[in-house]
Amino acid sequence: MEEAAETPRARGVIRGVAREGRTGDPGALMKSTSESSTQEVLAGLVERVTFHNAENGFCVLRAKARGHRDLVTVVGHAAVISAGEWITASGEWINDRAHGQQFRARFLKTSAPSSIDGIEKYLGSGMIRGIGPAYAKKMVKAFGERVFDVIEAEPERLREVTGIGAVRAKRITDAWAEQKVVREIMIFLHSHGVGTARAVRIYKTYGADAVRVMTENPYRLARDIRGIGFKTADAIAMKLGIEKTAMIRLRAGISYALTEAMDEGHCGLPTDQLIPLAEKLLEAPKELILTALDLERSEGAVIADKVGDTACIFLAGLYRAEQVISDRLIRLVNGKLPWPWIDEEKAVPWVEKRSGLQLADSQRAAIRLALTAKALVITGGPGVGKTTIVNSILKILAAKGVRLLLCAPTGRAAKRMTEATGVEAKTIHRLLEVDPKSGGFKRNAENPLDCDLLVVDEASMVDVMLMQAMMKATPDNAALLIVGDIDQLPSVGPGQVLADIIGSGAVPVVRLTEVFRQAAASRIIINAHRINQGLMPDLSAPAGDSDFYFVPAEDPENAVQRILELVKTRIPKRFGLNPIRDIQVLCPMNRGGVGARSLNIELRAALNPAGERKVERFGWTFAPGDKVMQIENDYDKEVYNGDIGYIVDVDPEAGELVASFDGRSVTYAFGELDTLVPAYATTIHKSQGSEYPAVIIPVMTQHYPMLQRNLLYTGITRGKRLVVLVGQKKAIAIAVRNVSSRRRWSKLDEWLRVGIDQRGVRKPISIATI
DNA sequence: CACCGGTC
Repeated sequence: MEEAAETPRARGVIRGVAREGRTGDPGALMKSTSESSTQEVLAGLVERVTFHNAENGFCVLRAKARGHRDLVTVVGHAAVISAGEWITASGEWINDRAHGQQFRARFLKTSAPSSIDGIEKYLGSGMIRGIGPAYAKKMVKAFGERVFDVIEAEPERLREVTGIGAVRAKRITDAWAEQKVVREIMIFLHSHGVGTARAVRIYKTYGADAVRVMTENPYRLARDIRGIGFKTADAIAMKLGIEKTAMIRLRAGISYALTEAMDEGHCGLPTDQLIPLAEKLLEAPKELILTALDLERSEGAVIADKVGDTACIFLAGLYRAEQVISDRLIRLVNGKLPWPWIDEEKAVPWVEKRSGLQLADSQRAAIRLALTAKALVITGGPGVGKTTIVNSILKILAAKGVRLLLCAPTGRAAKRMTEATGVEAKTIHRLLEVDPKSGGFKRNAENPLDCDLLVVDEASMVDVMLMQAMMKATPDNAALLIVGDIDQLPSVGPGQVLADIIGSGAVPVVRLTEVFRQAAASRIIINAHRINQGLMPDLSAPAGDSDFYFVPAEDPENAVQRILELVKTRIPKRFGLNPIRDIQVLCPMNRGGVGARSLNIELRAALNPAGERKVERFGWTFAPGDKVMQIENDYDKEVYNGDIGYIVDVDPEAGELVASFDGRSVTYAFGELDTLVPAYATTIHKSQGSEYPAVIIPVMTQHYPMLQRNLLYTGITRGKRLVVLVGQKKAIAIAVRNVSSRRRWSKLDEWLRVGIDQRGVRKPISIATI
């Protein structure tokens, strides 16, 4: 248990907990707590605080609990906690191998200590800056059990203690007052089912007004506090006795309905869809919802406008963001080119010679266009030579002294871009210099980026808010090169920025469809194209060797068996590929019998059964030889979300593990293993942006919610030499038919069209190559 | 049927 004091592991625990709500990760430690029915209340005196995170209140305590002889480890949340404090915790006993016997509390209710010993410990524990154990002793000696009454009611008497002057006395009374308010809020919130971590955030936001604000309009919480949504606020409101038909509730509910739509990628929603949705969510009559909508509109929280002929309601922030993107892009397109005229007749042969590449006509045409375009989109699937074109453009412009900046929405895409071009690329967030305090960016309209050309890769993953931030930070006199593949999975956040920019015709577009990587004989390529066009892929058994196979499997057990055979023996035998390094199983989902999570366990047992040297953390076992994936960016270790590595050694004595990423050794303390997961199988979503020699994709009807055309397309196009679909023909047919990215409601396309009409910009030429 | 994904 002592190890829990280490910051990395304790931090890891919090991350694990935070993730649970979103992903249902089996590694999340709180899982069993939330599912448990054996709730117990534990009361006791805190002996020692082993770990406390002031930010979210997470803490690990050793406590003398009533009814227990030995000290008890308690894990939970408390805003302020110190030795000597009395705690009441509700939760259950957990015995996990990593941390031993613990009491996991949903939350702790703390109160001021009552024993003299407790009071002294409490005062001396650092809760008040400037009061250490020595002053605590003096204060207790002077006032005894009444010390807190003195602090509260007779603060002037504090100065009777030698060494406490006016300044120190004030500090003590202030700190006490603050803690009192926090406690009051905690009690209020606990009684309404809100945990301590959120209570701390609420206090930080509203200060002493917290209780008043919450009583007047609990829905403000949903607006102001990260981590509190409409549902939590609504639950508080219901307990406070607010009517279901109250205007504050209905108004908040309108934004909630739009936020739900935003989670599905929409910037707005047709009024005809929004009203019934709100009626259902709020269980309130239509007339009242219409009134609430009018009020929200008149105060500017939402905006009504048409998309085409459809009347829609937008969240104000997203509506303005799309306007800003359009305004700035059109202004940029109309600006002057930041570099002098370049003789393309000389530049193109020069770059061919320098890189030793013979460029295709379409590629030359794309490069020529880029040398004179203020903004340009290059789009196309994998293997069409986007990288070659971008590289050539960058070489030519760099030679002319053009100042370049490169960025991408993900850490891994940025890293890949760096490697491919030899020019440093950053994530968009880092390029724009995220300011964690404000949540905004230091690079903006007032403090723009310093460059002549900005290149964005993987632009299909950029959402409306990020694009807005980027456009604000891009100077009008710079040029912009946008690279991406619109057929891949859409952005996480709302909008369809790349598709709208391409569709509007506001910017010249190079569409690359010619595949250089493989001959037209590739069934991978043929089938990827067929899927994109909504046609069934050719699943027939090929005559000779091929790069695309379909292995039928009618039920999950059968599918898992087929996959195991393929990975372990059939593919290695036939194609000479390594089962761990060369073959990647890509699943539509994490969950379920044919999901990535379960397949990881099966594949690991089949391919790399763990020996003596291993470590179990966060629900997974890690042993030498295991294939793993890093799941968040770590700029110190230089490993990025989605990177694949192999475990080289596990050292239980040092509490460390070494993994190899691209031949580079990276060390992980056991406490950091929550950033690593097994990667024998992963989701198609996670594989976006990567390629593998061989790919196996289970496609079953039980994957129903994920069976979408662009998902299947993305999965298949990850395979370079071999793709095997395992499962049901029926499921593949569902996926091919399902154009799930059923229209995202957005207005960017329209803003751009209107913008170019007004400015009289000539419709730019686009190059399409077949 | 209800899933999946990014940044800091």
